[in-house]
Amino acid sequence: MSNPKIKNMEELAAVCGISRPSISKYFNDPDSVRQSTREKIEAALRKHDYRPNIYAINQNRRHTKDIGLVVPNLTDPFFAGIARTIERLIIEAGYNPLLLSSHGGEEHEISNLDSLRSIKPAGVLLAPIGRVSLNERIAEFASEVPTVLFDANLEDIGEAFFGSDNQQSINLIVDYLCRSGEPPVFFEMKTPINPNAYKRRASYIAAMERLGHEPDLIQVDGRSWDFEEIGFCEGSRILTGKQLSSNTILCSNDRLAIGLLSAAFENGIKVGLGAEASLRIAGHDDHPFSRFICPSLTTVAQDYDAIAENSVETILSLISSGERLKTRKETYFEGSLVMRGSA
Amino acid sequence: MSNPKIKNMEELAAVCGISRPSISKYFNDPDSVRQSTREKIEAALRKHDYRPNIYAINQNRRHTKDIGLVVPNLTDPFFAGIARTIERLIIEAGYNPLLLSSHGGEEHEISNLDSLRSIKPAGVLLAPIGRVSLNERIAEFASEVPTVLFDANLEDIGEAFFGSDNQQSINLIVDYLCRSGEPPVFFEMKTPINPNAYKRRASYIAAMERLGHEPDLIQVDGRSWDFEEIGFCEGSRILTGKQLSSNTILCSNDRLAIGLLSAAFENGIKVGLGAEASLRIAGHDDHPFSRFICPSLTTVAQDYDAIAENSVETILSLISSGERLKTRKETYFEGSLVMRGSA
DNA sequence: ATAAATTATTTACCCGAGTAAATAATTTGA
DNA sequence: TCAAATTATTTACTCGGGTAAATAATTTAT
Repeated sequence: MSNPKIKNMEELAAVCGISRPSISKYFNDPDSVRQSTREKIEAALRKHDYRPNIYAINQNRRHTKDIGLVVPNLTDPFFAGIARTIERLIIEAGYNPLLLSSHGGEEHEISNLDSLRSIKPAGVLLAPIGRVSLNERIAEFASEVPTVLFDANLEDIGEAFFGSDNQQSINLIVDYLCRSGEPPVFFEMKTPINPNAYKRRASYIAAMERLGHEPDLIQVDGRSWDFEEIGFCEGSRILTGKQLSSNTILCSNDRLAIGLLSAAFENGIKVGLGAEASLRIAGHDDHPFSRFICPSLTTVAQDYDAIAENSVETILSLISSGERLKTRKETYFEGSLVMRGSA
Repeated sequence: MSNPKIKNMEELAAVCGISRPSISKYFNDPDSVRQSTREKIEAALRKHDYRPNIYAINQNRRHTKDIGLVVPNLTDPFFAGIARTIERLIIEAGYNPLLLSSHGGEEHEISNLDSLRSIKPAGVLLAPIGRVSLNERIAEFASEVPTVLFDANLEDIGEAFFGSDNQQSINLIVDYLCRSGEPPVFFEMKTPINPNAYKRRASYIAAMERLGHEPDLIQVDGRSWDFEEIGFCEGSRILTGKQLSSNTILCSNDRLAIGLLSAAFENGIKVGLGAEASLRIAGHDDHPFSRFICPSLTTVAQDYDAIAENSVETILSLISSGERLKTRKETYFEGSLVMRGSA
């Protein structure tokens, strides 16, 4: 394929008998050169295997063909899944995704944004960790680089936000649980990491009151991202401690629910709908593994795909228009009930 | 912080009253300049908030401060977990990790290597998908960029390999299962995606024969990465079909086991050790969620940390020495038995 | 205190491209 | 067929740094 090695456009141009800028044009858009020159270039390319130096390419460009994708924690299957979908959409659009995980740490989120800044990405899709303390720095970043938020909203930051309508989804599952059995207590972390958790808490309370029931929050300690672990340990305490006010537990997210189910199993408590079961457990998110838990988890599915597609679509249109949005757009997608064995 | 904006080293040099190359030296190693000039620079930096253009920096460097990290599939929690550890180690060493997932696709693996190539990374850590068809191209890549393989070995490719000793680990769990109950049948995919699966199959057969038992392979269809799904669907077929030759099933990996456990539950088959249980299920890997399955999964833990640490250590020493290894190094770490409720 | 040795800084040139303006080639219209 | 209009290519300059060699400043030894 490559006899004499070619190391830059200059040399390739020499081989083709064309000037270097024409080659440059070709690489930016093969259709922008005359058919005959294009053929010369492609013939040379076939024998010489040369690829432009991306550092030289990007040095002068105002922004690159890279789109940053920052998620709070890639070891959480929810984010791994949505990141995968977004990556695919970005590639299909001819851009290059740069996947960064904040690993649950705020400093890490900032350092990710810092390294993104120096990469001059065309745009950034950010699922923020959501600590208020960082809002200022994120806002500063978003003012420099076109940024779309997803999953967790930060007021007035970025050009747009796409996420789930927690109020609707919590309402949905509370309604279902009440219709099909005892009204649920709400199992969550006292000081949640994820800002959506606060919305879910408020929505639970509102939903219960609307239905004429007394809300009951079970708030457990724990500040890490090991939700299963927290659900398991604190769940064991709850389940073996004083009587719960209901035989139905709605968890703030599926990972907590998975831990709680595990705790119930360990303590010999049957979970599910049958006569022999004494506890119902429901979650929220439709985590990729919720289907395979025993019993499989009744939950609310977030509209992953809508969030991913709209986020990508928006950042792409921002990039191609080169403009910022006049008014910030917030979109909340509805969740859908997934009835399985656990409740 | 920044009154008059500074956009390149030239301008910063002017502000400091120092020449540009000195600033360049400073950024490459702050200790390489005289204390007095260092103070001038840092004083200027404090008022002006400038960061060097990484494209200009990397344009001339033979290789960058980036280390590529390619895994087969980030939505598999096993790889997400090990990637996270490796990322941390790379950062601690002062390098910049570039995380790429092949999403289970061979073409994607190659295109990842292609984009890495043009990024001129200092080195690459690669957990290959393992299709033989690609070996040639991966070998070609590894001859250009210092590469260390982990998780799955490819003969003679890369400078070193770190992974698990499947023979030892399968031996360990087969031995345990035989001592504690009926000898296991082996549940796996007929044409596994992961090359380790072949080693596990062979190791299972050898272990059974060594112990004087008849090996029994249950090989199911399925070629995707949705192992839980495959374990569930095919598991349901197995469990409801003709009688198994043993009440103990060893799965080729934890994700299959999770699906199988789910299938057992759905079909009302009790899994575990108690008198009321009629089936034992064991896995392999100690997947992050195996603990929380019901019943919790008995399995063999891979030595994640040893694999991650040794891989990073090796690539770093390759980078700093600038040399290749005279002899390729293969290291297989032992697994350890994790006895939980399922077997 | 001064010359020699060492270390730091500057000068000068290079890297591999993008891009605006000038020029050349091609197409269009009559 | 030939001039005008259009499109493609080339010329010339830029970008933001790295780096070797030359020079200057320090340190060390006497």
